[in-house]
Amino acid sequence: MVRGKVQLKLIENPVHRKVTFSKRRAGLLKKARELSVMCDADVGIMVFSAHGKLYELATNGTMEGLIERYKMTSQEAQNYMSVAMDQPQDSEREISRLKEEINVLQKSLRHMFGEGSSGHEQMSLDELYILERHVGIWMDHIRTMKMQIILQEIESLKSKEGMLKATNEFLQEKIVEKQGAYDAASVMVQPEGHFEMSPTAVAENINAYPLTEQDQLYNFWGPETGFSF
Amino acid sequence: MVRGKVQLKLIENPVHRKVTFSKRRAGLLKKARELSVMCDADVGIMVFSAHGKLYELATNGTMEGLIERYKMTSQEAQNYMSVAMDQPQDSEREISRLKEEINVLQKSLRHMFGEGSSGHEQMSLDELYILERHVGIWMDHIRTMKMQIILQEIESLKSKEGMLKATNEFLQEKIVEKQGAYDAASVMVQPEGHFEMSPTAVAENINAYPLTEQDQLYNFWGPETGFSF
DNA sequence: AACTATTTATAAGA
DNA sequence: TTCTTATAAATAGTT
Repeated sequence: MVRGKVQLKLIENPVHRKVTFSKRRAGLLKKARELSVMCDADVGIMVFSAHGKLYELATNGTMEGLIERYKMTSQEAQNYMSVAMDQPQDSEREISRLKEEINVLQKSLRHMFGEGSSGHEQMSLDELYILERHVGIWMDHIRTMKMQIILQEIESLKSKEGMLKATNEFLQEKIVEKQGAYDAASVMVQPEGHFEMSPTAVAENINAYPLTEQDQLYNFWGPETGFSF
Repeated sequence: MVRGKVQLKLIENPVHRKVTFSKRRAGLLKKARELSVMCDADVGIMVFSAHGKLYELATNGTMEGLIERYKMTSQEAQNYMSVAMDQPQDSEREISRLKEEINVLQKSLRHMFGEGSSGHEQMSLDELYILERHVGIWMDHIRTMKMQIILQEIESLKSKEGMLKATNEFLQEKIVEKQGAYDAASVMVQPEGHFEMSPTAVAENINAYPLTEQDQLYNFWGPETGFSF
């Protein structure tokens, strides 16, 4: 039990000190988490024990992100123009900055989700239950869209493969027809104005044929009405 | 005065939130100073308010010093991890990846804020992969929030159960006192103006005591499960 | 790791 | 913001 006011000084007994360190450290981190949640703040805590062991807490995102933010903020506040920050010399730092930016974006999105159903207020359990279902549905949509894109890419590749094979046959017929008139390796046939490869080269490049983003969008949105081949 | 257990959730009233932020921030820093003095520890705290204002504490030396020490210590810890991640080539790739991720999030924000359902700019497969991961993160957030609420509900119900049991005992004592004067099953004792049931009925209805929290629990687990505490 | 007598923190009201 | 005060929360010392 507590006997009298706590003395604000080093605890002499090493055992007591160790126990108190453990308890109060836990209390400190708990308070920090509460502050973060209740007041929408971002808190970072570093605790080094007397023997150098590190205990840390970063309530939203990573400690690196908070450190970056700290440097930005304290520099703004003190109007320091340190050389280190002006040059993006350190890619690790750049990564931390970007990660922090992502955290901020995620926070925005989270707030937005909240606004969707009940203004700025904290969401109730019921609302969360509903929201979870909706987010799950959205997740399903995303996965469906992904699957559609993948399936259509496969279909597209198969169709292209078929057309390439047809072209291949056509070219080989040409070779047979004009046997002796041309050297097979130098035949230039451009069925839709796109091909400048020999049949062999075409055959070897079926799997490497590049799909442009436009192809993907078209294939996803539109019915299959043909290919710009 | 404190009127009940503190809710571990965002304080909705902006004025209350601001005041609480001020008070709890002071309390947190005080705790940190005490920990530092009593246990010979070095503590660094960064607090960013919702509006981005920085409050800091460094108990021995400067925050910069602690940050350096943090980087040393956490690097030591991470040196045992994968070496591959530290390659500068991968850093560039990591930066590109993170920038792309930011683009996706910004696109999502535009989707949800702006155009609504009419102006759909379609997302690519890569973007959908990234978005899927973020939606998963949000889902985790939602589930965490639900879990927090549920744990609170459980505590609340437990304390209410305790209260009801105490009332139950009180009622039974009354019955013993007045034995013979009344039929035990028809005794009407209202210690707090709340009860109009016989002790037996009270005992049998503890779990059916009309609590909004219980309703919420029911809603969470869903009508299909029939799960209850 | 649990328990509790106390101190300490703090929410709400003024 | 600051003070007050009822109450919750933390925790020092003990088991």
